[in-house]
Amino acid sequence: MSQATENLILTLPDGSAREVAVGTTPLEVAADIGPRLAKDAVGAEVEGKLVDLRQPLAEGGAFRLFTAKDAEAGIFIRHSAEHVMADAVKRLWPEVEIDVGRIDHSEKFQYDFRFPRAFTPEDLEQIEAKMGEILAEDSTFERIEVSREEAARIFAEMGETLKVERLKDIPEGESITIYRDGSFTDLCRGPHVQRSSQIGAVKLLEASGVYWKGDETNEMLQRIYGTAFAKKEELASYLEQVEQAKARDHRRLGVDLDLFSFNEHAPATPLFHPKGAEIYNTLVDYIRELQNRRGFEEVITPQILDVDLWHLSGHYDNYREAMFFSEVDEREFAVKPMNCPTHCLIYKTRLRSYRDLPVRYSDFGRLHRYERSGVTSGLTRVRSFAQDDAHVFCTEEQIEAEVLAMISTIMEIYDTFGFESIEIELSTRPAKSLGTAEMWAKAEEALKAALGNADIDYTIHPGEGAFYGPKVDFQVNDALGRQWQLGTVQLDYSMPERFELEYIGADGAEHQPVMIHRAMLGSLERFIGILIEHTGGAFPLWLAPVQAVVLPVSEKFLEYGETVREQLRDAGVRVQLDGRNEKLGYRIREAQLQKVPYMLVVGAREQEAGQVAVRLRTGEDRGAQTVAEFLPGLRELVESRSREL
RNA sequence: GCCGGCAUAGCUCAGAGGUAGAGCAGCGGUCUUGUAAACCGCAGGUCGUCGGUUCGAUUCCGACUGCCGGCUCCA
Repeated sequence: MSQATENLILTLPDGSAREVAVGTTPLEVAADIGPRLAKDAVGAEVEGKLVDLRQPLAEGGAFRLFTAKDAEAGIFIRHSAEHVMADAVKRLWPEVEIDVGRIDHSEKFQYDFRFPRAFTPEDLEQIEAKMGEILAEDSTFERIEVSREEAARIFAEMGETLKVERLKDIPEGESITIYRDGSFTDLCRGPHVQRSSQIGAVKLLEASGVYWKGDETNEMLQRIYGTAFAKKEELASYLEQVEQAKARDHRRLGVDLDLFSFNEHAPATPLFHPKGAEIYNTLVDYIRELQNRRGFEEVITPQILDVDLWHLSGHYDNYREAMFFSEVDEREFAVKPMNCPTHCLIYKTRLRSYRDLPVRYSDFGRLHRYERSGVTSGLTRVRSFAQDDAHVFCTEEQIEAEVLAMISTIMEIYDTFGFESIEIELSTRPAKSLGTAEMWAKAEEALKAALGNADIDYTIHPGEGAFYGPKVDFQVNDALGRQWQLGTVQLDYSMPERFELEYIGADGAEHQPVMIHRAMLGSLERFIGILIEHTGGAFPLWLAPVQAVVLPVSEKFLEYGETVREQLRDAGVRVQLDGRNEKLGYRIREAQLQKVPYMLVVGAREQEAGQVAVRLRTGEDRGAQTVAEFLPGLRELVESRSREL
């Protein structure tokens, strides 16, 4: 009981150390440094954790104070703006009940309300205006620690029944704080700014209905999203950034680059135009080449199979609501949502020896899954797609080597596309699953052993596995910093059992093989969508649907342009000739917008010397060279699947 | 599936209760073009679909379809 005498050491960014008593607040530290800092501070950080200026410090360590100039201030500002918004809503509609705000304030804030109708865009304007009034009041954010009972009483008195419910979710023993600013009181762990005037610019973004606690069976609340910054200019630049991101949107680029389209007659299923199909097929060629070198054999399997098969595989029971069905000759068929059952059928066509294993089947077959209407989006979530799918049938002893080989291939592929910082996740048995506990334990252990022995870092996602087995998923970050799940390696003891798959072991007895499901790019559609946004449509040369365009300076050089095109075409280059009656600048601009890697200008000088003037889409001018000089470099880049030009 | 928004020419968008306009693209001409948009002209639309209100609807109302932003879901 000597808390009053205990001291903490705080290390400031300049390296200096300060000794303060336990229970000192960051604000007091700021005041000690200088009155100006105390006034301007919006928040603090201890050992990398953001803390409220009024929160008594319990531990020392690396210590920082933030003012509006620091990027971190945004977290405090948006979290505080969130309360101001809730205050505004309550002032406008006193009967509204509040639920909770957002956890991640790195970009946005949000608040959920129990409100009898949806908020309209006009409501948002009104709320934003009211927020302006509240900000003008420049009220102070007050932090109060209360007991659980006190908190329950306060919110019950305020009629905030959702809040009282939420209070029950706070683990016993955790301290409970409430924040007050203006006329608003909320259960909140903070941290917040000191005064509302530190919130310089606010914008409400959109409203939407959300399920309470994210559960579809719960009532729907109304959520409002917004963002806030210390300065108006920061808000403007954020909105500008959002606007610019739209230019990279694969749905936008898909139209601009003439890659694919969608049609009302086939919702959520893309129609690939020639250029999109070129990319698609080039990707398939790449994967095919890579995996065939590693012992995979490609198979082609039916699109539509008797529903009996899907009963046998377990898909019907687990996945029926996401399948397409068709009745013909009074017989029920299902369109395949996965390839694995058909691969089991091939496996079973003859007696397998342990000497045959592993059997590795790959399949680029088209799959159909009925995705609920509200969830589809561009190429990233479609109802018809193909995967770079494969299934390996092997013995238990072979699992580790197979999984490791898959992982190394997957990493090689991601490297080709320039995806970095790949995160690996191990997902374990979900609630809805096939097979016994022992099967699952064995499968999960096998994957852990493979990952562990290869010294691969991974995180465990409990209950996120496939219904037939645990899996290792690969998350990549694209150029825009977004995370996507691409590859997956899934262990399956269940399907072999259901299909009664066997092999004859060295002991002459029958054994059951293990099945490994594998995808690397995942859905090709989705991968193309991600790649479009990752590259902004400027595909690496080997994938570019048009690799070079020949541009005669005028009609007079059209004929020479044609001979150049023929030379390149014969060499296997995807080349076009733009001999339209337009100025060179016009056609350059167009090729540039189409992100064609090479523009080959031919005029009098080039014709004379049998050359082409090489311009890159980067704007670089390579000068004049003969086709014979130009080709080898291009070929080398294509063959090595380089990202360079 | 749930909440909200949107739907006008190939694309981007304007418009009003009296059956529609611009820019770009397209087509025709002039120009014969040298590294990110030459000039002139022409054509192009059942205003997503169906129903209702109205003398009259593309405009107002409703349903449906599709798309967009969220929620949930994604074996």
